[in-house]
Amino acid sequence: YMEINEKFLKPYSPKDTEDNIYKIWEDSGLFNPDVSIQKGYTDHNAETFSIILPPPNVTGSLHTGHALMLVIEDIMVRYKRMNGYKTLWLPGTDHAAIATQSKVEKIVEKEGTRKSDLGREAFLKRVEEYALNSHDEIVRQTKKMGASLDWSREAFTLDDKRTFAVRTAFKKMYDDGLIYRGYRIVNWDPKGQTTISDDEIVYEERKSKFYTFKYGPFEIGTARPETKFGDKYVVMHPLDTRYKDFEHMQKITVEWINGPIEATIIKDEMIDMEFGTGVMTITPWHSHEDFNLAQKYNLEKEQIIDKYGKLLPIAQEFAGIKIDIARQNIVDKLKEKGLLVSVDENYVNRIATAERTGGTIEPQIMEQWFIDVNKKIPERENLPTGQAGKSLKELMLEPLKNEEIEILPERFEKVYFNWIENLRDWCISRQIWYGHRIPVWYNKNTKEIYCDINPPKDIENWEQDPDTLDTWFSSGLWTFSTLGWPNNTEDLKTYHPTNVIETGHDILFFWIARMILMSKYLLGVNPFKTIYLHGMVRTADGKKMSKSLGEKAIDPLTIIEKYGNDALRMAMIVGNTPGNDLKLNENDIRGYGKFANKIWNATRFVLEQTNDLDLKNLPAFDAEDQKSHEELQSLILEITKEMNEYRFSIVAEKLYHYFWHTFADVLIERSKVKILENKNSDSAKALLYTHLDTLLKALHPFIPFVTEEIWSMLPNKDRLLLVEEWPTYAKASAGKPSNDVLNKYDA
RNA sequence: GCGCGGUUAGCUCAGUUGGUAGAGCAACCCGUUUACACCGGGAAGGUCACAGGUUCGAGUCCUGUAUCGCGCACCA
Repeated sequence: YMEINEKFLKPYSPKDTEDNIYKIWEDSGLFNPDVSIQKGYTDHNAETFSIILPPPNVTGSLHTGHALMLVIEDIMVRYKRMNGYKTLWLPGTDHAAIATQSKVEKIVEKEGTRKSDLGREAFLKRVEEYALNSHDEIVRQTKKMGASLDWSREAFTLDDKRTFAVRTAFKKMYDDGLIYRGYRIVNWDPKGQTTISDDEIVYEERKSKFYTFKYGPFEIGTARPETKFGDKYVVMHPLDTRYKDFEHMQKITVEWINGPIEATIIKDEMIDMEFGTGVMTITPWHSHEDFNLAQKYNLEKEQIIDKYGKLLPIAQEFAGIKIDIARQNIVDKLKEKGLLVSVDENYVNRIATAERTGGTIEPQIMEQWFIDVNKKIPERENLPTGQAGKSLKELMLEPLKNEEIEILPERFEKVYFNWIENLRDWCISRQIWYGHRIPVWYNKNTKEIYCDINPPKDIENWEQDPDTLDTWFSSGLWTFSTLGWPNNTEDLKTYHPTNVIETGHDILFFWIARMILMSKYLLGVNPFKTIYLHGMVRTADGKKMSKSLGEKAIDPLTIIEKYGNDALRMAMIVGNTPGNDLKLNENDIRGYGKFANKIWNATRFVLEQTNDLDLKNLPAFDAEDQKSHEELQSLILEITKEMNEYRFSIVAEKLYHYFWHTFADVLIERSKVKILENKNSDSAKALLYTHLDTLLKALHPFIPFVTEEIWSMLPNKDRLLLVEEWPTYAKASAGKPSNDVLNKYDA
């Protein structure tokens, strides 16, 4: 029927194949479900399957974590597409406010300018330029990964449509009183000059000195003497017998850093009697816990450190000095005054640092915007049913408590519940320039506050809040802002709720929880049905892949260049189960490169042997081949079931093993004998052909490039493998099924 | 401190309601028989961390211990 393509004379070359194949897919338009329906591959009334891609940050390029995400999601999507679902996988990128801004700040600094010299407008222009470049690079790389994303629907968290969604969401929450502005203690990053959320803090263990000072009749411990100027409350446990002679709210005079002060004794259970002397002083302005205690007893709060990390006039002779320098000076002074009792040199302190800038977090009391997670949602018109009287926290808990949403692996449910229990109000304002500007204006004269999607009409009398929103605010809307919300679009009706969200378990809190919050609150529905959490990708020696590893990190594009994307995909899927970390090493990838070539060569043999086969009227199998045929059907049944349970690792392994060690090693070898001896050779040829046909389909979600390339060279194929039907018994069968297999299939 | 996970062949890891241990890679022996040496055949390799318990039967369920890792909270 055809000459063997001369490509088969050489080993399979992913490098010469993959880009072409992706282009064929893209040009076909079939990543877009509308096109697939139009061309008759997908039924108009078919069930939908949708995944919104977790948008990569526009901070540079993709890493192995992105690669893993793309592979898992692409497998899901290709599988569902082949099963006839109206399948949408929607791509996008995230402006990643702080991350992107701090990257550009560094670039600008290298050029010798500072962002303050440039000004807001000019600096933002630079950021946008950078973001655009990153975006283009990310899209290019994503295509290299073979991702079957519908690029016609691409979104960006900071584009016009998403801005409209963000402002709409903000206004709704503001009107419902769930967003408020107020003075609260926040995590201040002196380096980035912005607040950050609790989840953006990274704790680092550092050895530091732990000082014990005399404080009147007490001894108090601290690792941070520089905050102690304003400490006029001394706290101990009410049941601590050592201090039973002191009373709650009793006032005493103590000699302190800059002379005598009047201190007040506070008795509270927050004290750990076992720690140090069981006595401490508090600094409400610069500590979350101290702040809470001060609120409880209505204590005075005083700012000691300014937002640049320098001491304020309260420190008198130390005013204006940076805290890390002032520390030793203060200790020296206390020592001179005879108030230093001891220094523990081996104290290990956990320092809160900002994830993006590395700056040491200095808690501060500041006026910021917050989302109230505990306030009951008030009754109003158009409120989704069942929301009134519930808090956002409850909305986040319900879908998991009621098992409307499943998490894979299940154990992360506990982690999720634990996080919500400890959840505080979400500080959403950031003092950075890049991002969604808060849609609130202040009247210059009347101080009136105006919150709306559009600015007030008499804009000259108003000033917009200078702050921007936490980047996760817009990310929280992602499953539906990408589909056109707040407009009630066809896409929104068709594809939301989405089926699966697939992402690394490290952003369960950052993102997953917030998507549930936003979708439940704004739409009254869950954003997805299944949460599939993959693990972290690690190097062969177990280190987390990250930029700091430099050359030790595996760059997915380099790997693809060397071994092909199919090889990388197999290496990432086999042996990788949800939630568990993946150690990626080049050896495995090389091995799976051989697999692609094995399929390639097996195809050559099949094509050579079957070129006289009548494909429209396949010969019947003999008993032996019939049995083999049914074994393959059983395999298909098994893996179909496992695919539906997201057990991709086991499916990939089974297919690999079956192809290599049954089809190639046993069936092809057996066919050689039959064909050579011309004994039931027709049966053998039919078996070869149907096996190859079925296996290519089953392997396609895992290794789409090599299978599609081979598919294009098979006779009688009128459509791309991309939109072929996933093998089923009836479809793949050439011979008559035995009752045994049929029963299995029905079950 | 609270919680979660890992501990299975030399290495990396699978192992789905409990039913006589699996894969890939590495190492060993044999073999170039025309799809493929990016190959084939063969053999070897594990008291499933440890100790108890439930069971006719436990890698799998329960309790405890060790060890590695992760998350959360606290850290004056």
